[in-house]
Amino acid sequence: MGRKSNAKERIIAAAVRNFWDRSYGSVSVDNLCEEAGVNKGSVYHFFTSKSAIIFASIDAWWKDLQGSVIEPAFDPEIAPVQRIENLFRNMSDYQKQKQRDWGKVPGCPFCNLGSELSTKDDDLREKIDDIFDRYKVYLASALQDARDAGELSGDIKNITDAVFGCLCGLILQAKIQDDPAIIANLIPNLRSLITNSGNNPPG
Amino acid sequence: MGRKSNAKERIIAAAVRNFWDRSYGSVSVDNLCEEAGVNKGSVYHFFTSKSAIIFASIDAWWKDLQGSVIEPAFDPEIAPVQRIENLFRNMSDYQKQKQRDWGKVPGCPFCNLGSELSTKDDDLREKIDDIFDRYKVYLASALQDARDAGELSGDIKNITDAVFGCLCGLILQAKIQDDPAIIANLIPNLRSLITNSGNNPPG
DNA sequence: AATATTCTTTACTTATTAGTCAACTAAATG
DNA sequence: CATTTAGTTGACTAATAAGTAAAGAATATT
Repeated sequence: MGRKSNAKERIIAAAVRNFWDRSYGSVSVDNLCEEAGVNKGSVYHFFTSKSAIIFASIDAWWKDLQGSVIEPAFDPEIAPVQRIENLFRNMSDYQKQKQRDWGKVPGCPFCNLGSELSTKDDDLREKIDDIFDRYKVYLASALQDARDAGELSGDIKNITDAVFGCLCGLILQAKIQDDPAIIANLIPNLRSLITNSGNNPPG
Repeated sequence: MGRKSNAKERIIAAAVRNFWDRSYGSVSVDNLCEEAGVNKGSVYHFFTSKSAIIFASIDAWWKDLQGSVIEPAFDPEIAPVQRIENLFRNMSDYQKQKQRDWGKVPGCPFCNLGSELSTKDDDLREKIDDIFDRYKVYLASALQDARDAGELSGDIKNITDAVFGCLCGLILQAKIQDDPAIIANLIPNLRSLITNSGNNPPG
């Protein structure tokens, strides 16, 4: 009952865009109002605070990333290590697309936000930690499949952290150098990072 | 001639601390004044803007990091790959120390700042890019030594980017999980990332 | 058609922000 | 000792910030 509206979605869309390519601190609620074509009262009708908007953005970012980058990469038909290679390839392409659309490589929204605010807001830190865990489930599963196929012997958790760390770090490098190719450049080295991990090669 | 003062140094010290463990947007000039024990007029006597303060902080961060983490790791007496292992070990210890001092793992100040502001301020992006280049010179040099010793065959630039990406990414993971050990956990896998890069192992 | 519900509008408050300015003080130099 | 130079003080501005509140408009339910 009552009145119908897509204002909430418009506000989230504006938040997703602006908090990503600028930052939390650089974007005001008024900025979001303007971009969403909404009055301030409407924002505070749907959200209790600016902080609540960022939590909604995180969920929206995750859905987008999961649908357009992660799920397509982790096709169980594909060989396990290649799934991870796909993740880096897809992420590189995804950042390239954003660069075309927005003029700059925006980096990883979770990493950006975590870098900016995780020491200030522990709930936010935990939320991002939680997103990272969901992310790593995909990696750990592929790595487990690789292990079952006899392709690696190291500790799954450690390799997961290493690969995920690499991914986040390279996305940041891509942002700072405004060059998405940096992410894809790891791909030739990825297999040896994964499969040789924990083994000291002879020599 | 004129009056003597260490106010500029006190302002920079306050900036180094606050911009690091909070963020650029979360720290006001007034905050810095309070912590430095200085009036606002003094800040604008030494600096043209808040932005100018962050540029001074970047230089101070670099000197600190270079002296306490990087230089000690890259001792030419030590075997090349081990220098890089030392870097990860020292960085892990360094973050642990900050965690003790400040209550939280603060992460990499350059990465934090780059994540927050590099899409908004291109001069800042370039400055951070420049710091990253100085950082990578150490890595590339150790990798070249390893190559000269016949320990690896891949492309130095790519491996440098990969290792540096890993480092930045793991520092961020350490921040989000408030656990500096994550950085050191890569060490057992580091040698194979470096030495096997570009080689597809048989199987 | 009356009513309850949901959403919108607009003007408002209170706090904080970066940055300015002119008077003032301390030290070094001539 | 007077003057110049370097740094300090604290009140000020103008803009922007997050958040509020009350009245009004659109829709579904009875």
